[in-house]
Amino acid sequence: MASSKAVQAHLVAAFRDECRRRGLASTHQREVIYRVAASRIDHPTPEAIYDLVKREIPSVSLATVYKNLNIFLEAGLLREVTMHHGSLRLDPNTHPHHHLVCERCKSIADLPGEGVEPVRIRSKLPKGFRVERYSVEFTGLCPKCAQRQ
Amino acid sequence: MASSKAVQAHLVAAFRDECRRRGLASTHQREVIYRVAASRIDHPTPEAIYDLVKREIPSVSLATVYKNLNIFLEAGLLREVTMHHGSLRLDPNTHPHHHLVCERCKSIADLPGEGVEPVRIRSKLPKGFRVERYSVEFTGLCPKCAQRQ
DNA sequence: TACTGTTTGATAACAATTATCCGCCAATGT
DNA sequence: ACATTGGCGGATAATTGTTATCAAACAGTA
Repeated sequence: MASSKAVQAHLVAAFRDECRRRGLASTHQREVIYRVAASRIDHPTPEAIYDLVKREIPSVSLATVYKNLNIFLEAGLLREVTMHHGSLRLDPNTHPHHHLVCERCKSIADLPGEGVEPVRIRSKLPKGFRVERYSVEFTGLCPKCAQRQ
Repeated sequence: MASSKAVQAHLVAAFRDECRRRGLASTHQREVIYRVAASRIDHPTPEAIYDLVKREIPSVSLATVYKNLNIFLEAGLLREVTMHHGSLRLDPNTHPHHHLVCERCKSIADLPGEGVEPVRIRSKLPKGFRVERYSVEFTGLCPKCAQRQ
């Protein structure tokens, strides 16, 4: 198993390449923000990343963190856990079902629970996690957006 | 197939019962907000619901819509599409994988892509939807929160 | 009908995110 | 190495989504 440092070194190298490829300046702030975000497995918020980056660069601005995180998202170096963090989205269907999410227009369509064969878990879950329900999120392009592509 | 009106009538009746059961006053605003939210399959935002309710009750306040939607969420009459709508959550893992989400503390843990057998779709997808990837979201209680229960 | 605890509507407050603007720095060419 | 320049960072205002506050109006009950 690769050590955490080796993994980070690899990631940072890949990051530098990606910057060059995209014509992005590789600044100290940008590198630290990326390294911090990429090394976290707890799906941090921008604020959390800001706090961590501040330990290395006390003068860093929250706006810089946001700007760079958005750049990384566009570049595909990071993903957002959900495309719907901007605003509450309501679902009147309280029965098990799944979602088709358009990554362009953010629309959400339903797939009934029976539309997907029961999901089977192979590996062990983290010790002690109690699953109450699950749903599959299919991400892609809705008919309208796929057509306009 | 039941007509939309019949479905709505049924939902509204169930809604009245639920209000009585919970000691909630059944006001006109509350009923309309519920009916509008429950009849939508497009997973609307509070703003969208507000706009729709205003057609029936022009004097309705946005705050009233929010307050009632939160009441409905607590009562389990509606669900939120994602538990992470408050703030952006970043994911450095750009490979296929799944999430274990704690509904109490909102923490997110990963399950590697191989941890789940490939998901099989039974029914037809909406004509023209182009799936690019999928991930399973397991919702429940993380070890810490399960213990504290 | 009168009473009491909710609910509503208007709006202030708050939180998350984005825009603006200016001084500065990284990348490129010389 | 040096100068040039377009992008970048920092401070902060503005915007957006949501919640808190509070007086007036209303629903549920006697």
